[in-house]
This record gives sequence, structure tokens and C-alpha cells, in this order.
Amino acid sequence: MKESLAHNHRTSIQAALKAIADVDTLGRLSETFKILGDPTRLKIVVALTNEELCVFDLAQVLSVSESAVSHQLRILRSLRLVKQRKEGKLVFYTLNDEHIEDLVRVAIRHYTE
Amino acid sequence: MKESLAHNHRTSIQAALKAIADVDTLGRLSETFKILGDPTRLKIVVALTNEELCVFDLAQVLSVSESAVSHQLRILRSLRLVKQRKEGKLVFYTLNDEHIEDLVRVAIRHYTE
DNA sequence: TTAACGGTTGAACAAATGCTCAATCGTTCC
DNA sequence: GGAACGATTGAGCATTTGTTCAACCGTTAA
Repeated sequence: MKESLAHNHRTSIQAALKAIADVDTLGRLSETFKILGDPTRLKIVVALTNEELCVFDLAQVLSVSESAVSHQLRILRSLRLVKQRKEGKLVFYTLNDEHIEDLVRVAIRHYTE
Repeated sequence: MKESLAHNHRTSIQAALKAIADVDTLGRLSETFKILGDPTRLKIVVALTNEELCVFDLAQVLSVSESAVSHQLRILRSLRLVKQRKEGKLVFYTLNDEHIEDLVRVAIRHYTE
């Protein structure tokens, strides 16, 4: 039978365990990262960082079909990362989560400096 | 044929386009997010934020098979997010990218405050 | 009223993903 | 040398994922 004590890292293990104790937090965290892990969604979020945009414009900007954008927006909406506002036949979207915006900002800064 | 000019958001589109102009950066960015988007990998990264750990310990801490951990470590290694150090039959891993560490830190802070 | 358009939706499909399982490698210890 | 163990690897598999396509809804403009 395998034994962790075979190599003396008991205290290390405990520290690591403690660090990831809040499984719930880590779960939600990885979910957030997962959302931004898709290029289309990340582009949507980045685009909306600047301003309010409708589905049609988003599709044009990202060079993706309106359907594809709509599908992704639905995901972003279900996680309350984005909110919509209807105006005639247009539907405008804006970011609804300043955390996401900060995350992206930090990430971009790291990659561009 | 569809026309963006149908609704007056030309300048908005241009701004959005400019914002996501560096497709390469966004691509790498979403790749990074994608890596952290998997719970197992995120846990590995978080665990390694604290200290050097070997595969066996990681497997114990995360309650995942050594094989699964090894597979994920291979991915993290291929993206140079992690580096290894052999010591006898043990292989110790440490983080190799301070950007990742910062990203996770920022994300955790947002979710816990 | 009807046609056009922006947007949404669901089915279908291909691609990617993450795990298990079994085989294998290298090192240590008897 | 041989057994035990930590670690890696590849095949196989089930699941998830993101897109396309076609149908449809609501609003606008003719």
C-alpha cells in the first residue's frame, strides 16, 4: 500500500490541503476561467469592456455568425456576466461583472508588458 | 445583404475592433484562461503556489489518480507553466510563471472579499 | 398585411477534453 | 538480480464543447 510518509512531506501536504480547502471557491473560480478560455467569449468580453454593443455588431467585429455569438451570449448571460437591453429589434449587451473586467485587464497587462 | 450602417454604430465597431486588434495576444490569453478553466489543473496550480510538490503528493492532495495528475502536469509543462526537478524516483514540480500566480491571486481575492 | 431584418433557439455534428486502465521506465532497496 | 514504487505514456472511452444550419419570434418599414 502506498504511503505518503514514505517521503517526509506531511507538513507540505497539509499546507497545500489548507490552501485549496475551499473547494467551492475553486470550483467557481475554474468556471470563471473556463468562460474566458474560449476565444470567442473572451473577445466578446473584451469588446464589451469598451462599450455597449448589439449582437449584430459583435458578430461583425468577431467575424463570427450571429448565431454563434448569440449562443455564447446566452452562456455569458446565464452566468450573469453580461446583461441585455432591448431597443427596437436590436439587443444591446454590456458587462455585468466588474470582477471579470479586472481579471481580463490584469491578464492583458501581463501579456503586453 | 446585411449592412452595419443600418444602425449608426460605425465608430463603436471601430473602437471595439481596435480593442481586440492583437488577435495573437487574445489567443494566448484565452489559452491561459483555458488552462485554469479545468478544476484539476487549477488545483495543481494553486497547490504549487505554496510550495514544491511531487506527483504522488499532488495526487493525494487533489484526490485524483497519479495518472490523471501526470497527464495534466504534462499539459502544464508543455506550456512552460510548471517545471520539474527529479530527486531519486520522485519528481518535484514548481510554478514556472509568475503571471499565472498573479492571475490566480487576483481571481481568488475577488471571490473571497 | 407583408417583407425584411436582428436575434434566439434546438438539433446535429465534428472536434476537443479529461479520465481510466494497462503497460512501461527508472530508481531504490532487499 | 528482482521486487516495489513513483512517474510517464498511449489507447480507448464517455463527455463536453462550439459551430453550423434551419426554423422561428418580434419589431420595423413598405
